[in-house]
Amino acid sequence: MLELAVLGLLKEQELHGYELKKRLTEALGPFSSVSFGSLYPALNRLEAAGALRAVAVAAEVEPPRPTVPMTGSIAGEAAAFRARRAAAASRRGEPRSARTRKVYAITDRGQRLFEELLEAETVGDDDKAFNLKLAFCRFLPPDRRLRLLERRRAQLEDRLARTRTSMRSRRDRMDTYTQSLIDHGAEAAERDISWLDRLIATERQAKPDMGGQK
Amino acid sequence: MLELAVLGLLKEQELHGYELKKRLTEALGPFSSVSFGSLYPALNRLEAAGALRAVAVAAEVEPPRPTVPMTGSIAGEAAAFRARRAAAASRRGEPRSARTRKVYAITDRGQRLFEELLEAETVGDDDKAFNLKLAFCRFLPPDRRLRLLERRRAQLEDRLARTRTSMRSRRDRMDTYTQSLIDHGAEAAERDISWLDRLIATERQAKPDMGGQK
DNA sequence: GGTTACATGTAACTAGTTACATGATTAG
DNA sequence: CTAATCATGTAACTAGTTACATGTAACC
Repeated sequence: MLELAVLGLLKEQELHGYELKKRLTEALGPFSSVSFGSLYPALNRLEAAGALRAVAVAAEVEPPRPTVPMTGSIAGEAAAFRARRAAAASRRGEPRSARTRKVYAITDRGQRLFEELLEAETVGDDDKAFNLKLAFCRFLPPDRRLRLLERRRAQLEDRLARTRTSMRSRRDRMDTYTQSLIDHGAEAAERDISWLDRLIATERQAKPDMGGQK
Repeated sequence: MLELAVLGLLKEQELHGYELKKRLTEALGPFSSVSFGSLYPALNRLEAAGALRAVAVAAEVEPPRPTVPMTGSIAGEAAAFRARRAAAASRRGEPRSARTRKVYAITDRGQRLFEELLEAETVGDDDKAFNLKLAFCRFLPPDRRLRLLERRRAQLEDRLARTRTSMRSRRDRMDTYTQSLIDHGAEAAERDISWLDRLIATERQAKPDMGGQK
């Protein structure tokens, strides 16, 4: 799941590990933050698998003006950094200082892996996994996005059905706390489902060519 | 977390591993079921730690107590013996039922461990952990149970506050899917909190001696 | 006599965690 | 000069998973 998040963030912008961690922490909430101990190995794995490439290891120390002057929509952060460093260096009259940071970019292979991961069956926690997928589903073509939503809906529906079944046969054997827990869980699942229904409806409306026949 | 669930179930009844797995699966829902591959090692760990003891290894057939009670602490030899005996009995068409199963009971040490685990800071997934704790909180004295509920409430409140803060500063930079996800998550958290408030109120009402003064 | 359910376990893997080690850069 | 922050990484651990290995008992 971490790899999906990394690829998703790098789709929008080249970043180095430390920065990536900050983004992940703010994106996934301060809860469930990733640690460096898992992030760096993940980056190395992805690089080894050809999904990422290290686009620069140290800052490219100034002067050889790039022929293409990065008017870019990307590069904001990198540019800011370079500017800051340049300013500082210039203040001190220093020549430079090669930083030890490794900026990663996603490759074509990484793009494919990203889509695979978005549509892959979940290994661990389904709920967390779905949230993460939804946060990046804007990169998916509309029909696949719809499939993602519908698969999640079916999953919740299934869970709810099982819960209700086991409730019928065992309600009396449960203590009040467990009963309340399960009731509350069922309610939450119902709300999740109708939330998904709204998302699905919006999706179909935005792309109505898909619906209709057969 | 698995250990908490095992101890909780064994508080009510002595059980062997296979049965324990069935109970766990039905208790925690068919979702998030445990596998034998984690259950048996967990039982062995708990036994080694003195939290459980194997109360019987085969069904209590066999009245003729062996005068020499198999010197061995080595269970392997005993098991082999039992297996041989069972095989022989089965061959003779005896009414047997000498199974090779290991029935566990919780010890005093296990009781203490159980309470510790119920009140311990969570390591992994907070939400799942709380659900599990709530399912067993009937074994806790009222004041500690109340503390469990209030700690959870504070946690959710904190999460909600952070979410709102980051929403204010970044809402515009999020795509619609992420916005919807976060809004929905915040709503769910609010509902969780008011559900907890109801539980807390019930708790105080049932035991009002605690409330009131200092 | 063969399939299914009961029963216990091990090995290799997964996907993370915390704690540690190391060093460069920035700010007071 | 020193502390904080930036930056990358490794080692050992956690808490599970799947797949495999092994064997018994029940049923038809």
